[in-house]
Amino acid sequence: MAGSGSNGGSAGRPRSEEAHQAILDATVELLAEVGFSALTVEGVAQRAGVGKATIYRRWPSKLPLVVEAFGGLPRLEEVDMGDVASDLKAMLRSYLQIFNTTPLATILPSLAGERAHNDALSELFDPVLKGRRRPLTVALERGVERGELPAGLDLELAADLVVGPIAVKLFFTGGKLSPRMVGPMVDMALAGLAKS
Amino acid sequence: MAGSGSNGGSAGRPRSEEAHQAILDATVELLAEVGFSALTVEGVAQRAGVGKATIYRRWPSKLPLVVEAFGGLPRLEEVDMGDVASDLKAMLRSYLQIFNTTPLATILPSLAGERAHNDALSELFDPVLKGRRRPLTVALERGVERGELPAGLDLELAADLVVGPIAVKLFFTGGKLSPRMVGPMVDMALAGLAKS
DNA sequence: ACATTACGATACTATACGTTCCGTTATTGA
DNA sequence: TCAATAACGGAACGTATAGTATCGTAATGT
Repeated sequence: MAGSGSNGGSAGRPRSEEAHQAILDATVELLAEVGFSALTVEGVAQRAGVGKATIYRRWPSKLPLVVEAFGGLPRLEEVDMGDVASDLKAMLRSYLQIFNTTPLATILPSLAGERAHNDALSELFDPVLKGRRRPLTVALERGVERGELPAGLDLELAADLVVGPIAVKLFFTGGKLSPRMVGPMVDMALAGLAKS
Repeated sequence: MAGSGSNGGSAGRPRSEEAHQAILDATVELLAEVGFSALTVEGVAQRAGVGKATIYRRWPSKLPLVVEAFGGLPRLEEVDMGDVASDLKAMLRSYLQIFNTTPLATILPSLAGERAHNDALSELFDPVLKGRRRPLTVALERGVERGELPAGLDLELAADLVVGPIAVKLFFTGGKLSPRMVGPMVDMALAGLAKS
């Protein structure tokens, strides 16, 4: 039932890797249930079946704890199938799959909402969020290289346009994020609304 | 220094309309500064220069107070200039203007983030948020009638696509929401990313 | 004038946070 | 095998702040 990490040679009971993971799992669960600001170390300890001291021994406060817990959630995976439309669809489809099988769909709005008025969180998360967008702009850039997309394309704006509908549904209409919506979504972003 | 409302004929000191507005203003300010969950009635009372009892006399809890305060913020205004592109651009430009001159840009993410794990708030706000989208779908529908947009267009998805980039910037990249970005944004949504 | 109601301020009570301490347990090294 | 060491879960501590109740004062209508 105990941990198995090597203490680097020093004596004493080693830190339990089980407890570590249980704490991170409990943090993710509670983030989804009550959100960032209502999350307390005491609640995490109870959920994880762990003493509060065990948490404070590893993280000085809830902010870095939340950051590490969030970092354990899955992210967008790069795909290269030969054309932009297929790449974007495949990437977003598997991403929406993640939304339906992990608490990410609840945690993301909570942290994004907190970011707006919590500078410390903002500074920690902005780079993380920026990194999570990368696979998207990479796919678009590849589309430009292939000649599928125009040369002068604003990649940032294009990325925002592609995932925009997901963000709107996620934050506002709060509706079902089915992978089936990806097809029409990407097609519309690529072709535009206007009559051709 | 006193209020001026008519008490409906009943005797006694009338409720101060000044205090009422000061409370709503303070609520908006604090929503922007600390967010929904960290907002306290005590904090609102202090900011408004008002006793706590004065607040509890009017609102049973902070939720309806927040709802009413949010309801006082400006919304999207309908515009009809003759073509979809102009309508959308004018509407979104003035909306972004609002984002830069009111705390809306901070409050919206905070409430949207809370909505994800606060069912009571969700039930109250989902209709409000849906109503705020209306002018957008109306403008798009008019575009279909005019023949500028295809007949079978999915209006909801189209609306999500148009405002998507704003939502993404608002929640994630948190960057400058200049009215100047509206032109390229709407053009890209209408024409699509792909080479024509 | 007098009754009535709202006002700002403050005292009160209960809850719940973060922190620290404690006896126990697991591991290392002699 | 047995001390030394460090992490463990649980519990106790002090503090802060929520919401409520109460106070004397101010502003109305009769």
